[in-house]
Amino acid sequence: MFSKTCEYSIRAVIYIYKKSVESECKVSVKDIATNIQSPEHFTAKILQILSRQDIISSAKGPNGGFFMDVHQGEMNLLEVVKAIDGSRLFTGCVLGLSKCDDKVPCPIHAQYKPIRDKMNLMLSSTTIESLATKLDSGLVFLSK
Amino acid sequence: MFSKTCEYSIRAVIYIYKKSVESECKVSVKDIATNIQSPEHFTAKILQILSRQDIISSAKGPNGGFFMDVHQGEMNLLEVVKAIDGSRLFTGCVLGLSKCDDKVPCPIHAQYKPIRDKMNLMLSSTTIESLATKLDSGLVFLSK
DNA sequence: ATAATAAAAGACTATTTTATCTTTTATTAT
DNA sequence: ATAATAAAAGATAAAATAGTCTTTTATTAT
Repeated sequence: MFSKTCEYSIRAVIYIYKKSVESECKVSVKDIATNIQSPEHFTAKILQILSRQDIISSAKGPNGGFFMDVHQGEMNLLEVVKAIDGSRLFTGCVLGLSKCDDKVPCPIHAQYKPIRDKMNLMLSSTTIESLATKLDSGLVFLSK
Repeated sequence: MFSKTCEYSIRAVIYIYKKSVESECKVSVKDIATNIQSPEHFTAKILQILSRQDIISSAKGPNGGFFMDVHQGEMNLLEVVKAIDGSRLFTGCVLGLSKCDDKVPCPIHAQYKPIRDKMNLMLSSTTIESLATKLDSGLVFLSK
């Protein structure tokens, strides 16, 4: 479904936002990697990409690290997914055909489209903030 | 979503079944690759896997090639997907967590599960035969 | 000013997936 | 029997993805 990079991205963003609201201090790569259970150096690379795209913010030096503001928390999951994996999942053909739409559909286009639309709707209506809140409540988890 | 191998597999199976019912003769790798627009040699490898798993049948020698019987046509898409990509898509966590279920869910488990279930239902209720019939009707396509 | 800190950037390695090419085996028509 | 045919099998190669390690740059507290 999503690439590993995208999976780590979503987990990281949720974690960073949760930490950003519950404490003033920023989070280091090490802290993030430990808590979302991802390879540290690879995570560092991913955080750079997210930072460049303003999905998260970063600060160098002592007391530096990654953080997010309220506006960034209002972002939805679709934006994160598109920033990392692109929109192929939502626009491309499930069977990989170069041409496939309502006019010239692949054999499973009709059945697949409503599912793809539901996925799109789910991702676009789910904010990072809402997920971080659920994480805070202790009803959902990012590791184990 | 699906691997390239899986995309080619589904396209191939639909094409082979369509040809198997509309003519008595078997289909060669070349014929298949041309018509589903896939790399010929790679397709040959995939057909071997499908054949070993009895998703399709094959015969060597002159007049040989690939074919499917009615029983194989009654197979659903989920079986093909699972044979090639495994069931990770339907059992694993969207965020890649090693542990994620109703009891200990990841932050988007609740939202994702119904979509995954719909996907599962769609694939398991769609037979190769039904897709080949649609293809025959000229309302859906495997190339272009 | 300087040392310490932490991300950014760059180079590199490993693994998996996708794809190609060659040889072997089985089958069939002549 | 033999030649032709077509899949099976095996060996490589290329590309994409995932992951690691080292050096540089920016920042801040001392």
